[in-house]
Amino acid sequence: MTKRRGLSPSARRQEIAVLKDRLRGRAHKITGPRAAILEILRAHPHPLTSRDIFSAMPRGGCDLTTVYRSMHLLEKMGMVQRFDFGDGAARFELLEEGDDGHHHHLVCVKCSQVVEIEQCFLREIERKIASQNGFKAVTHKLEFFGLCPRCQR
Amino acid sequence: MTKRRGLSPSARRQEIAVLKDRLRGRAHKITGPRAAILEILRAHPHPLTSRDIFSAMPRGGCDLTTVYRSMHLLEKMGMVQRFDFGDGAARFELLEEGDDGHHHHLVCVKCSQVVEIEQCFLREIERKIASQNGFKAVTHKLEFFGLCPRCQR
DNA sequence: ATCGCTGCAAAAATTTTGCAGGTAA
DNA sequence: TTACCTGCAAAATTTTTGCAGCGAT
Repeated sequence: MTKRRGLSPSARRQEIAVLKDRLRGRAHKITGPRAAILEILRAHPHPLTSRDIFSAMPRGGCDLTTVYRSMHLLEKMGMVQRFDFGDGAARFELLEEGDDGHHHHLVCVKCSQVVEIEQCFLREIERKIASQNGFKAVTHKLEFFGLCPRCQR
Repeated sequence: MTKRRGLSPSARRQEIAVLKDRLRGRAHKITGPRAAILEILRAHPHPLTSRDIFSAMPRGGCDLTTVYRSMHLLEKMGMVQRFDFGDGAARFELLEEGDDGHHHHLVCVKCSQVVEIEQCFLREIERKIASQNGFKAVTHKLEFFGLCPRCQR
């Protein structure tokens, strides 16, 4: 049950510094675009598309290509988790250190509001399915969709 | 637990006729491309992309555009179910009459072999998540991924 | 100074749309 | 006949790639 909101500006600045260290520590460089992407992900606790991030860029911004390349890098480093809501665009969330990123979402099909579902209900079932079919290293992707309270009328 | 394989040629011919009737009965026309698409879906009990279907077309074939348009139609009529494995392409399976199409898959991440998982484990959890968050009409998408027996070495 | 990183342009891949002509019922 | 369908071409989207030059350390 990790906190994802409500950090004070100073705590937030600190966390961004930690993120930058994670990058720096692996022979990668802290650049303007990457710092901006981390800030944006930090400020939005819900999954963002590359285009969302691109649009949220401060003046100056960066090329959309750079966002795509940065997301690949951050994903490979385990700093963001990729999600897929079934429309054509990948979405990303920042990962706390030590978080494996496995969680799910409840998405309003009308307004796209997203609720984070922290628990996972399928670890046991996953094991059963793996052994029943002789598969190894089984994971799953699960997302819930429905009508949020405000969109119900 | 619907059967999806092993029909005799005559039973299969019969079933295709039923499918055609379902189309005809709603002011839609049975055309060469649509008949071919139904045949192909019938012959492959696993999710196919529009391109898969296009490639499986007999000589003469049809335009890829027509496949896309046909899949939209068949989906709207409830005759196929759309699935999404998270690569960029939608996949489709033929639906038996009365089947709501809700089931899941176990996909080998290496060879893409697909095992159909007929049961759904989340009806109860779905209800709980809906009520806990004030959502209505909650559904979910779930797919499993892993290494199949043959790809494990 | 050295790699890595970025912007720009172009390409790849999937899917959608417009239009003129063809076809099932 | 008359809608409905289809092929072809073009466009829309998301994502990837090549290349030349810039930049963080």
